[in-house]
Amino acid sequence: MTQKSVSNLRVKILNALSDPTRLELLEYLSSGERCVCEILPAFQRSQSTISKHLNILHEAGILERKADGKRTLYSIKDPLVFDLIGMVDAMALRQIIQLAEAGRILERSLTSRS
Amino acid sequence: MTQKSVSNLRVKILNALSDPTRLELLEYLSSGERCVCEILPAFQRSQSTISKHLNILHEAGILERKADGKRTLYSIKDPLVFDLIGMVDAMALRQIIQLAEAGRILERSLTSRS
DNA sequence: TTAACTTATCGCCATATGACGATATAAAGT
DNA sequence: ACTTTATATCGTCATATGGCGATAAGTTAA
Repeated sequence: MTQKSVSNLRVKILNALSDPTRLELLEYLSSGERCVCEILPAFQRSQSTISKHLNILHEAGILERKADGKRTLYSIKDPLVFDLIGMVDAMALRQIIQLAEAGRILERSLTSRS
Repeated sequence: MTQKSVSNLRVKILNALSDPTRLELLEYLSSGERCVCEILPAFQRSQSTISKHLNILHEAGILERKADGKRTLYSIKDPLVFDLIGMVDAMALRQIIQLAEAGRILERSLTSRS
């Protein structure tokens, strides 16, 4: 039962992270707890869109939500998420470096041929 | 230029990982290089569907593709992907444990009340 | 209570995605 | 050459997703 829950949650977490706007939201919240009214002006999206994205991140257990009077405060729940993103970036960087090297090798073989 | 590429690739990688079938494919390939004809019988999906999923993982730079006669061999390109998934599972587990604890606390307060 | 403010939710639209069967393509075997 | 085998790609469909504006719901201020 637990392994199924984990694998469901796993997909939910990865899904929540697979959107550029939501990744930007996490980056924005890395500096600490913020209310939606602070977040809004930092993004070129409608209030309803941002609210939906925040909710998806909350449902995935990535964000903490706290009511504070008429506003809602969002914050990072588990900082591990940044290690995770860092790891993805490491994979991405490796690929880019690898591509760049392949390009240099190709270029070298072309110039030597002429 | 590089940071934009990284952030695009980042989303692409996370997107590729945010599907249960593709996660199962990675798990299946963790034991080593396999051709599609070996993979197919292990999954309850059509050949075209599996082929498409494998292609998505390959495009995200997660899988290596190698032609071998009339077959195509797929393998894990960067084992870091398993550390990544492990980290997601760690996050998922924490949440489940946290939920279980909250449940116990709630239950305790209910029984003491009666 | 009314008004102003903050956030969530609803309804809608356009596009993306996963699934399939059918068809192409390409290599090996006969 | 023809057939079989292996894989990719195409066309199609149903559903999911991201976006928005409009509206609801809750909180504080007047």
